[in-house]
Amino acid sequence: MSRIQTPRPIRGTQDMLGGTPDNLADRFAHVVDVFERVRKLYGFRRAEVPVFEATAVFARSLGESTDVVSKEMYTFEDRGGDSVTLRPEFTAGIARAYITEGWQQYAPLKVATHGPLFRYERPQKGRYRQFHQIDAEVIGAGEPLADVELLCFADHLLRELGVAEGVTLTLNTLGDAASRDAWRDALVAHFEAHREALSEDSVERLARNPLRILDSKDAGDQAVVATAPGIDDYLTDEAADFFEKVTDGLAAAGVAWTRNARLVRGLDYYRHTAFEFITDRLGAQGTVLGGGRYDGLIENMGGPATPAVGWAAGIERLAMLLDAGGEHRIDAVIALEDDAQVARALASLRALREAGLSAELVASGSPRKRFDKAAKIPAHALVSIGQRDGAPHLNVRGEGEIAARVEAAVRQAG
RNA sequence: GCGAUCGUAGCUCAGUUGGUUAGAGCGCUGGUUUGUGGUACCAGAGGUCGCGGGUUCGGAUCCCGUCGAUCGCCCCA
Repeated sequence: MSRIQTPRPIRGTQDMLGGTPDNLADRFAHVVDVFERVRKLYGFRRAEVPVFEATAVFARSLGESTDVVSKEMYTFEDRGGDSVTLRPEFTAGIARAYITEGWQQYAPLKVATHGPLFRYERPQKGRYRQFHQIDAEVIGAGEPLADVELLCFADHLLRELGVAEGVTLTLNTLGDAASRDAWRDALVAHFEAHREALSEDSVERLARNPLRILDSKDAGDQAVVATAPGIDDYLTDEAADFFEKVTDGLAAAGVAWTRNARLVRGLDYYRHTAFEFITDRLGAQGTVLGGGRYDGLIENMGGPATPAVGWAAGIERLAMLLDAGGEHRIDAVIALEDDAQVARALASLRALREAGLSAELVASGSPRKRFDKAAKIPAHALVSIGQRDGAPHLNVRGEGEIAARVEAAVRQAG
């Protein structure tokens, strides 16, 4: 006899259940609830975009980063032979919709969304193959005040979630195209000069993606990075002015930040502001929320030159920073101690729920044990419904206003 | 793709230098109290010790392989 093999869950996916000790499903939902509430305070519209797109949507947006495109995306061929990809990020899809759905008429457009994303990576703490993000973008606004607005939103959200303690906003500017190119050239020259001091990985990075050397974890690399030129010396007057307006705006809005002059973005369409809210509470995954200005992206995708800035945050990572929270008490639990009274129990349940009181029924297993079983369910009131000498017998235990309401509803139901 | 650690009941874990029918707590099912009662007592169900091979008289325990999980490296849109 062959055993039926239960299919295993796909690597890097997770199942979450509410009401468990870790309470992850409830924490996850809480993050989304708070995000939805705060997003409305800032006037961001809700957007929905597809979970999968033509592969070109993401390939275009990630163009220079060939490794990511070829190895890190979930790409399939559909029955028509078209290449489709499960979205690895929100921005590309939103940018595509901005171009193809006529959203340009709403510019400057503030949009927010959330949902699942997919990246083919090796899972570790805070990294999954199916993960979830909340996301906010301002499209068609080139002024620094848009960056400030977006950062205020992010800061406000983290405070509302209660995770702002131990999370710091790190901020940098990549300047405009001229600044960025000049800085990059200077960095490459610096690293070339210290090539022999770099790790093997970083020598590789030097050829492929030199900016990434800046956040190498290798101790030897960090020594070289410490003496590397900073962006500030290469900023054009315009770029410096833009950054100053952002930082002034944050100061005026009361948002705290620290400068990280080595914070970079790999892709060339990123300009000016780059930021990450980081923590040391998530192991190797320090970034809780990250984003920046991507003035070049929409043009890259065949649209009109359109400035834009946005951020995204991992829902799982935020949920992990939340306390598990206390146990959730329902209002009433009913122990049906004699099946002859099942009708009365059902009527009581209905009456409770109609009155807006949460209620559960324990009516299975040995009748003698139902009271004990019901008593283990956290509730404000414990109702027992039984039978004595052929007559229904009712008892309500519990204290406080809710218990009184429960008792009234249950007695009225009988 | 690479590395480290770990896989024993539904869950959390014991299982001593290899030695009879593999254990506990919680959870689950049933029973005991003829009781207005939550924490008691008794019993039961539930295990291919991740999987495959090897060494041995004998493997949950030692060796090899494999799969899976966790954490880290790489990557990070």
